[in-house]
Amino acid sequence: MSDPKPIRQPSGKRITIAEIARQSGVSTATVSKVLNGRSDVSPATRALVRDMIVTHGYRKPGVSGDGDSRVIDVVFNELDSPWAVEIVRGATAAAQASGLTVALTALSEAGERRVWFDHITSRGTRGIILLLYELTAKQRAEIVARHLPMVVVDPSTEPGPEVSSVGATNWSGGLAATKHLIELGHRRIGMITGPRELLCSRARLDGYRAGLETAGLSVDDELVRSSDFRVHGGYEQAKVLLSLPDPPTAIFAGNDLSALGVFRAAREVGLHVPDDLSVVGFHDLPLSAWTTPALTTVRQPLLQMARMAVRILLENQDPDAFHRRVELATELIVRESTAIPPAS
Amino acid sequence: MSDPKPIRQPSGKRITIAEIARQSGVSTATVSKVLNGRSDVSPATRALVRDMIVTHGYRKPGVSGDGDSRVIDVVFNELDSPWAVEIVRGATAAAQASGLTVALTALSEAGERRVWFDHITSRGTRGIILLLYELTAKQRAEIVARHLPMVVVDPSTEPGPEVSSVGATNWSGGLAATKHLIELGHRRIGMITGPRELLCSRARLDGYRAGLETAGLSVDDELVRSSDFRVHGGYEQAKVLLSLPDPPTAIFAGNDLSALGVFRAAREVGLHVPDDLSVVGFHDLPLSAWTTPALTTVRQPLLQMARMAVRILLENQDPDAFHRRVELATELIVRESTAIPPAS
DNA sequence: CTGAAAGCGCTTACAG
DNA sequence: CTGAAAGCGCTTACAG
Repeated sequence: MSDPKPIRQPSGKRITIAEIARQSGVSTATVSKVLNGRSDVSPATRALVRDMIVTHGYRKPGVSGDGDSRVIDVVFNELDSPWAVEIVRGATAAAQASGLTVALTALSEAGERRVWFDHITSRGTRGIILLLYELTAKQRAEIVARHLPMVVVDPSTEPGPEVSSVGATNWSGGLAATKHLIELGHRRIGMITGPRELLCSRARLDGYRAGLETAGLSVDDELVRSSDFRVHGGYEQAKVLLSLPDPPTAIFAGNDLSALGVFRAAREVGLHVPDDLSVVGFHDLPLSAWTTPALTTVRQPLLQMARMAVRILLENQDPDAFHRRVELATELIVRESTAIPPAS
Repeated sequence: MSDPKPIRQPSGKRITIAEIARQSGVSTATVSKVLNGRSDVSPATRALVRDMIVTHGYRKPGVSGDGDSRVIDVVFNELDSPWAVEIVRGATAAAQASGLTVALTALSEAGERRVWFDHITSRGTRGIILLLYELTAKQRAEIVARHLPMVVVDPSTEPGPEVSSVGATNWSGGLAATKHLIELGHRRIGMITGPRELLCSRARLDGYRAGLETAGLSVDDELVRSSDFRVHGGYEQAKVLLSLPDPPTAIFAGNDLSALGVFRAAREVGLHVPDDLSVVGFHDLPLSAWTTPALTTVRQPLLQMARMAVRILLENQDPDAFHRRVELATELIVRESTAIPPAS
């Protein structure tokens, strides 16, 4: 067993099983068995060898590495939100423009993550675009070891310096939405946030708070409800807000989907949007221009975010590339769901 | 030089360069040179050997062929319709359950088709799921030559016997929607179809006609408008229908998206849905339960259709497998957008 | 469970 | 331009 070699083979020569064997202190036969998943290897030896293989990024000859893969992996939690769909659309278009294909993986459970990891190990990938998703420290390490470029879109937590990311100016968006409502004359403005642990939820909420405070209005915690970015969640929380003794005259929904839920809640309570209740969303999904009434919302440039993510990915192919943090601008789109508050 | 071997190696053993060399009457060294594009081979020899290589489908060891590819190709026109999104969702889930990844390709132009074809040739694919899409005869032939399993979802034209397909009972769905409206008391029922050239559009239209005729109502061509399955198209055609001297009291929209357009048109004309105008859609997209009012629609089991497509694909791996045609049942979902016609 | 040794498929430096 | 021969990287049947 000698010193571990640097991870990248300096000469560009591929590492061989002979070299792996030498460094692991076993025979080439044993390494070969581990590689082919034979059962006649002791767990300890297997673990040791597998570790060496991963560390060195060993690949069988002929198996093309990540560098010449024509596939970009887009990984998300669930494709059930139009938000994810927009990112996938944008990534597909951008990838195709560069002669690449997007491979889709939905990772709702931890078990699926392992499978996916084995997967990209066996078929190779040019890089990974992660939507919101969190990886374990170990998986992160494995990605770094493999020199896989990775970009996180709308990171759910503050990403480490080793990760590139693309987001949107959520705070400014929240501020703009709130300012708009205040300028219309609203004083009691409710907010339905997304999951509290998500960075974008908190940024939008803080933008909302900043908007109120700038206008000299106090933040009433009773008016801030936390939800899950889904229609039904928005509906439920809106019901709570609207049944308050002193209900809000406007609701800023954390995303367009929850805004739809607010519409429904308003309808059930007999309130008319926007005459009795103003509603602002966040995202500007394709459908939001077509709701009844058309939704006033903060546009998040999802397609451009996806395009940017692909671009950063392809520019980060060099393992020594510096990583990048980008936030694209949001923009308030005023449509029909906001108006001056009802004369009380 | 002996008889050419069958294209598929009968024993499952891969063909070696030694075998290619034997059949070409050259040495293995020469075959290797051809494979690696070395220049020191005479053009005649090169042509002969290359021919042999192609005929036998030779691949270097380690390079995985289509058969062991872990990727399923899903090909569509544009991912801009929620319909396509649902199919992609379903296919992704089903593929993952079988340890496969879905690769996405949007093919709006003929040029992109060529690129995609080169693509799947170089990286291999387990099979192709085509949404609506038409291929040229040449591309079809290439797919057959490569023994690539292919399934068409919602075929746009009557597919040939060599193609497997998954659809839905569009005709029955159209009939059910129309019957529902007639039973509510409607007599003037408009229809906004999708593109006329699409099989599913025509089937839904014919179901509508059958519904009217069964009830002893005549089909008024003035009430049938053709559109593009998009919100804006539905909006435009609804405007036309509603400004007729004798406007319909109900509109059957060819899909949920156009139904949304009808909602908007109704609102602009000052009609209330469902009191003044009943609206039925087709698809039952996730959002359709959340429109205001909630949409009465014909559910097309998109997720199941996708799952079925993946299943057929994997079962058709054997090139001699018989091809399958499946139509899954549709179901009328009554919600809030339909009611008895207004008392004229 | 391990590895020495035989062997397989491919590549390449070199002689002709 | 061709191929015999050496050699490389990997796998596997088998002895221990």
